[in-house]
Amino acid sequence: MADLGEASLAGRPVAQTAGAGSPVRIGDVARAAEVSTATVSRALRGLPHVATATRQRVLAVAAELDYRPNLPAARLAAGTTNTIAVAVPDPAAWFNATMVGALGREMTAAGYDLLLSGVANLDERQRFIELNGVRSGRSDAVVLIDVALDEAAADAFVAQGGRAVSVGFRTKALSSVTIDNVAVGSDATQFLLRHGHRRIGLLSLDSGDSLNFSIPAHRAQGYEQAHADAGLTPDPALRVSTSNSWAEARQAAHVLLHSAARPSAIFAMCDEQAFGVMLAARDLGLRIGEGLSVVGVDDHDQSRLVGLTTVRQHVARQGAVAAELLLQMLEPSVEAPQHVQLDTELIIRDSVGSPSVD
Amino acid sequence: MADLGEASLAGRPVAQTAGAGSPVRIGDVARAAEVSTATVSRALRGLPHVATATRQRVLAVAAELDYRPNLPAARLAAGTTNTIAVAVPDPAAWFNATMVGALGREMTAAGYDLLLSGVANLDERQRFIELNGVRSGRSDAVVLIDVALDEAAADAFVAQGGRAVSVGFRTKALSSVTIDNVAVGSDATQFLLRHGHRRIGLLSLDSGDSLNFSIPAHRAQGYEQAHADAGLTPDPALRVSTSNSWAEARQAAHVLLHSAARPSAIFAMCDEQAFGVMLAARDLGLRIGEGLSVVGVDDHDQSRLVGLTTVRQHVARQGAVAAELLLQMLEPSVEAPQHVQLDTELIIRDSVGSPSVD
DNA sequence: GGTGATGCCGCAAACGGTTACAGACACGCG
DNA sequence: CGCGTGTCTGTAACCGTTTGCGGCATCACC
Repeated sequence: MADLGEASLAGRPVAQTAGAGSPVRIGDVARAAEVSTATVSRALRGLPHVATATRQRVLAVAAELDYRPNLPAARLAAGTTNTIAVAVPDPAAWFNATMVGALGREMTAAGYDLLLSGVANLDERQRFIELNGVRSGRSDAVVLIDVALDEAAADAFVAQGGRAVSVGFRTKALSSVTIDNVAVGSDATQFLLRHGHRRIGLLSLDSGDSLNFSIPAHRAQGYEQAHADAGLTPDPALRVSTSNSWAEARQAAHVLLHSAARPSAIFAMCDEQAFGVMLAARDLGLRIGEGLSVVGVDDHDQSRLVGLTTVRQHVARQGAVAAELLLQMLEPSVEAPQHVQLDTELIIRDSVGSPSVD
Repeated sequence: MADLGEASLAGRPVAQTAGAGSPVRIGDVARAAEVSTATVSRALRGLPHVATATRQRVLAVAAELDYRPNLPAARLAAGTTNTIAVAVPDPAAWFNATMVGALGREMTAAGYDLLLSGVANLDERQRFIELNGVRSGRSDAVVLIDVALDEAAADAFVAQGGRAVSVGFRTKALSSVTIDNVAVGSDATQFLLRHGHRRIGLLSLDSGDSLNFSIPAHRAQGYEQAHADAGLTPDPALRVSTSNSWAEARQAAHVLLHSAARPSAIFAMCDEQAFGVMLAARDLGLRIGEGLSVVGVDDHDQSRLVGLTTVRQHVARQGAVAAELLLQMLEPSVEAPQHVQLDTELIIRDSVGSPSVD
């Protein structure tokens, strides 16, 4: 006790002599600072009921000893993890990566860790939900990015005490941040119709690639609706779907462009697919905006580079809103779930022109 | 028994709260299966020394009760976290996102969780290293993606018992997976020289944007060396550096193309920068491969789309190797750090042609 | 039928913190 | 001087697992 006090006062940083096998525990700090572990705990975490002088001393001793609290122990005792688990279908996809980046920035600033899980199919989703319930103490809350839950599953999750915010889909029980995907589809399609296109291909997103059926469904609905508003009915043969990879989209575009009902324009449900369409056009010697028009969705970083007209969704903003919802959900006061819908915006570049006359 | 109810009467805000359901603990399972908690623990984790019949019974009861082990408790008792922490400068950047995706796939399969941290500057790096030492019990190991440590820091980290694998840079103490960046730079430059270019701009990566100085330095060294091998000395005025964003690269390319020493080709240190160069060329009405040639590095998903000639590094493969190194590092047998260097490959598309005659 | 060896299983001690509760002390006021 | 009030601090009971060690059958083998 006094010995340790002397040692640390001697001015020789104990930390430097600390080898691999010297775990400094809270008790060591308490002894060296001549207080109880309770006081050390309070002092270190900035809780009230600690005299300023005492706090200073504890802080100094902890620094001197290079004390690092053991997280599992703290979490076990406190029953809270300061961690949030994020589920994404594919961590490498642009939208997801950008969203995770934004979320991470905000949550790290708020003192949370980010646990990242790739959840690409129903089994993995099931596993994720089971593993991240409150009961396991893995995380304090969960954010589901395009990993949709049905109403029943969402209800069950919150009934068990789970907290979650969803991005890209909406259920009653969970706070959510979404965009209006019907509007996305109809804005894109209307723009094409207004340019005179009458045979507009629809490159839809595979359900297999996403656990969120509602996005392609709503965008397709917007596509239908825009046609209906113009007194038209789209040819079902113009509809094809692929994953969000440009390689698959390229194949699909080939099929579409070689089919009987050859489109003069294609509405792709994400920019990555639109890139594939552009590649296919290049394969066939078609100039984008002349021989073939394309509209995408997202406003991917690279879209500007290739002059792609697209419906922009502000990803970083969605991430920030999701973080905000999370944070207020973590507050003790239990509030009703909140639903935020953000605007989208048609960005006109030069991948759309009038259909070439046959 | 009533005793248990009495015992926990202390009045703590136990999870007795509404709807959350009584948390079932390992003891509940033990009681229901008429065995001890030790046996339940062993049975559930597939450890030996449990009779098959007993194991079956425990498994059944646990499923029946929907038992979920409490992770912090298990981690505290076992002293292991089954979690690995990943540090990346920018989680949204293509290389990083792809790497994290690959890493996540492998590690999840091996039963590990992935903790993701954005580490963009020295303070954050310091914080990350401190927080993820073994002592805190946050993770079992760390992977540093382009978040470089110097030899001393790496030594200190392992001396404290830390385990880490580094991606993109190499130090003695840490296992690493890297590519030969000097070769990357010289391959790209040689290719340009062979096409007759004599004024080759060098678009370098800002150190500010990356904690890994060695990558731009080595690639630049390759650039110099290729010139030297051809008996040439590059004009220092041809050298500019930016972050890895295409927007900044675009500006820089403008500067370069308007300068006195106007280059006929540009070697960009990553494809994202090369995209910016292509944009700048478009701004100026220069056709890529004719008025201006460009070579990038990475083979970004979109590079094929725009016909960019680039030096490919197999990201997914790097991720897989990193995972493998991690896994064998987590084995009890402590081995010497391993260093793996993977090959790169020049992918020739059509962004390079001969310099136009003045 | 004794004697180890072997296989299952339970007891109870960690693991390293957090926090409810009570005690100690200083102070102001009637 | 007694008493209430408020601030700081310590005691000790948890939090829910894992695991070393020892007990006890069962079994193989002389």
